[in-house]
Amino acid sequence: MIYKGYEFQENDECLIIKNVKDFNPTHIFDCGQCFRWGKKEYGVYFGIVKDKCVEVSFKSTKNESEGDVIISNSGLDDAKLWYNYFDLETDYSLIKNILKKDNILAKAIEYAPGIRILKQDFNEMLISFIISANNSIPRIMKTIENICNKYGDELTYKGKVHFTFPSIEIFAKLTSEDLRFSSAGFRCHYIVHTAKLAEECRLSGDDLMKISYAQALEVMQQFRGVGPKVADCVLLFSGVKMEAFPVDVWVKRVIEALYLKKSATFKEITMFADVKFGLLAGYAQQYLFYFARENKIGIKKRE
DNA sequence: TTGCAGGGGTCAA
DNA sequence: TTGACCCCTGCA
Repeated sequence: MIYKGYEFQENDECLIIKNVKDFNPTHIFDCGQCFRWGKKEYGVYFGIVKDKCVEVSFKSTKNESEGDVIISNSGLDDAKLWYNYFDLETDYSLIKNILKKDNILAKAIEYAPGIRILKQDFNEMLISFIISANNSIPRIMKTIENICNKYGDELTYKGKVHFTFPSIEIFAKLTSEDLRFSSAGFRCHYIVHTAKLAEECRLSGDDLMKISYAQALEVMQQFRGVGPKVADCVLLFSGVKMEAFPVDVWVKRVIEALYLKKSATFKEITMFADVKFGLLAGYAQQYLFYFARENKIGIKKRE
């Protein structure tokens, strides 16, 4: 079957998307944008998206940059879901060619050419990135897993039980005491406060797409536990605003070390990215983030 | 073994 | 502008 220019095949309870360019599971699932994907073996990632447990791998055909995406436990009915989730609409080769004019980005892109920005659920991103504040990735993943295990719906995959990410309505009914077990700590209070407000105003990613990036940032920061960084992450990783440029410590380090050659404030870095990368800032951020973290750019060694 | 920074920030004073 | 916030990990 053909859907929007891509050929989809079903084989052995797997969905295969033929001839996809710019797709590398390691680059995609390990660039800090998602918390419910984990490596199973080399090049194979297990993840939970909506009410589906799947394994995703990539088999190159013509050359390294083009091949088939193989999604287990999925079929042709899900073609639209994955087309959207993996942002197959966007021509990453085109974006990379524009960004590569900058020498530093050219290096970062060469390092992880298979990055794609996933279009994830807006409310899931909102709660997940509140949990991410002043936290480390393994702990963020553990906290989210704890919450899903208690409040999500049960799914079974290969004989093992997994859980969906709870809806915002479920979070809205909880108290911070209910979340205390999850080790989200001081973020419990933010989560329930934000969930109640999000449910009340029924805010969606679609609503935010209709207003400017600056306005969307302002709306987002009305939620408890959502400052500039978390707001940018939610907007970018739910596919609402691709010019969002989340500035975390890694991005701050890489911009300071490679571009500015001096220490800078978060605000200065945000302004720099806006001028330098414009509407492609979100994509640039992902290449730089991955490059910085994998190579430990800008880390000061202890005396 | 213990102790203590510090982490993919945000809030409040 | 700065300290406090949960709590877990890594390092000395």
